[in-house]
Amino acid sequence: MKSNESSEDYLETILLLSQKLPVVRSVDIANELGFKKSSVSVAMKKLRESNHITVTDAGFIYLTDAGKELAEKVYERHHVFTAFLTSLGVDADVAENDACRIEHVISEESFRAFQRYIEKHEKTS
Amino acid sequence: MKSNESSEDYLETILLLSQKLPVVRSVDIANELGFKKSSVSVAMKKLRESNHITVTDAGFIYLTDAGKELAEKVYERHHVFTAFLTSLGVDADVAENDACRIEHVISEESFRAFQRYIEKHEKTS
DNA sequence: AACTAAGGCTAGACAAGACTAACTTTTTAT
DNA sequence: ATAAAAAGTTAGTCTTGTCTAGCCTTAGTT
Repeated sequence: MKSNESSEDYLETILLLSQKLPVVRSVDIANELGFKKSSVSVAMKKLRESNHITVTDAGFIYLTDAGKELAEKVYERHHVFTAFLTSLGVDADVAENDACRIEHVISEESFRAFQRYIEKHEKTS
Repeated sequence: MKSNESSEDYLETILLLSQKLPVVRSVDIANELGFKKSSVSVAMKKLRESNHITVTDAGFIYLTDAGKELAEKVYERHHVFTAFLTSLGVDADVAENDACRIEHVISEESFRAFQRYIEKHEKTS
């Protein structure tokens, strides 16, 4: 059940790639993240064992329900923080990068509070 | 020159303790952070070697200029994020905790932008 | 003087998460 | 049909940062 930063990043990347590519393979993830394929292979093994993904015989990777839930959670945070930071004038690359770090460390409670705050301020500005 | 999350946490803690205690020793840091003294000892050795702290013969720890600069940078972020989150109604402990994570990962650029944003909104609200 | 406690140190273990190297298998191209 | 490229795996290495265990020194107490 417990997931760490690294796993969350992999899951998020799988979700992202599944929207851009017909199928997602280990090598696609390695390219996207700039990791070696051996690193991805090991990570995929862990995600398989923790039931966050399934892998077909052909090597196609799919998120399980649990994996999708986690991936979407992280993805949402990513979006919210990236959008917020760029709206403040932060460079897109920097905003992406920072969002990618913050998304893994902020608590549910703080994120929801932040989200409500943003929504309120978007409406009133 | 390069500093990581762990080092930043130690430096921040030294700064914090130097405001609460007459002198700061390894054991004080261990108590504050909940680490074993051996872990702190190893960390202090690294901080000494990277010229972020000096340690007297009596074992009193002082920040160098470089160490103080970094510690204050992190401390400022800590303050800003904690204050922001608690102002949103986030529980104090959770806010502290989240701030303590975010402070290490956000870029200078994003932090400054965020800070300006907060200041503006405090004035207008 | 001797015992104990506190503080600090080193050495060795461990986990995470990246890496390289080397191997296999499958697909593609000549 | 053969050679090369692409994809995946495994084994072993490295770094970071914690841990435990054990040792040393100093200070305080009786």
